Amino acid sequence: MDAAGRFARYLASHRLKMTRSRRAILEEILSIRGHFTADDLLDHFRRRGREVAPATLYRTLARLVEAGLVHRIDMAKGQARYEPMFGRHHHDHMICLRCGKIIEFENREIERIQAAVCRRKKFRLLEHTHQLRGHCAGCSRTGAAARSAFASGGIDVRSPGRNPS
Amino acid sequence: MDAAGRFARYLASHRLKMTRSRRAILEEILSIRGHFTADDLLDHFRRRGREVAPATLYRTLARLVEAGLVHRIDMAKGQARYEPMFGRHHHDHMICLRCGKIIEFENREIERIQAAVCRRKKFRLLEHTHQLRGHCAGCSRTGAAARSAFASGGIDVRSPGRNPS
DNA sequence: GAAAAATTGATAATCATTCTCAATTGCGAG
DNA sequence: CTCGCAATTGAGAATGATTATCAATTTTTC
Repeated sequence: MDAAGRFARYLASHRLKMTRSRRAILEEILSIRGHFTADDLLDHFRRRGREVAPATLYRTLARLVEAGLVHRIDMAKGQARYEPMFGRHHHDHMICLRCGKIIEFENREIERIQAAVCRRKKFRLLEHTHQLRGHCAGCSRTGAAARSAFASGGIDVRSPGRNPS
Repeated sequence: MDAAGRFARYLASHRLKMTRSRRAILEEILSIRGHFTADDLLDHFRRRGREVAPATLYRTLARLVEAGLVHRIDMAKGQARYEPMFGRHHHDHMICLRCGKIIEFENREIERIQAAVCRRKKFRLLEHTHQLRGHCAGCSRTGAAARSAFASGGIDVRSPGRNPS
């Protein structure tokens, strides 16, 4: 069954309605190739004139996640990323701390060991996050660049020597 | 070298000073057995009369993390958790979605495969997060309890049938 | 088509964390 | 010990992504 059909089924089984906004959001996501943020979508709609209120978008994203059609990637700080999961199997992510690029990886062996660990501790696994953060091939080659889109913006920790006081 | 010594060394090498607040915070953390939040510490100090400003605590935690003496666990939502890392080796976490308990696990095999995956993609790994979320042994036994300390508090998604309109 | 139920959007609220900046403290040099 | 500069602190404001409110609107049902 296609994505729209699955969403419709999910909605019906929860006594929810297929509205214009929900349809538009799903369609927009279907047309996206990679990862996106809530803000990305908001911008898309704003530019196309067909504005969708933030509250509505967030609500719909939550339902899509619950329906298993979209996956949310919680970043350590800043906005969450989302990615369509239509007909894809589970995978985890490497995140470049310089350019923000997200690289997917999947490894059955890790998943298997992970399940075994849970069994051993009698832990009922419902979901997991496995994020590898560092520098992607391109960014570790160049010295220091492409920092703009993903500045760390840590706490007020000015390095000594350039204190303006 | 002990924790205080290591912190002193870290501070010195960064032209930072060992102040009363920093000493107090480190000591307090040393006396804690498990995981804690910034708020836990703030409360401790408030109760003991020796108040420390939130900004100062957050700044010091950041330095302790940078010094490798403390580890921060970024939760999907809500406050971050911290844990002392004095003389401990790396481990990851299972988080109970019902009672909030954090169970540690470590698995060299997973780490090894993880490193191999990075090598294959030419990704320079700097840090990682591997969180398994689900129900701990105790919570999966009982039907539904201990939900108070860790309520999910999701978005405005009222189940149909109890809409007050 | 009317009533019932769910949805939307504008707006305010959350809330952990970070920023600002003036007042204070730590510490090496003299 | 005392200066003086750089680092630190604290009070309070700011941030910013997300969530809550609630009246107005749309969908579905009868």
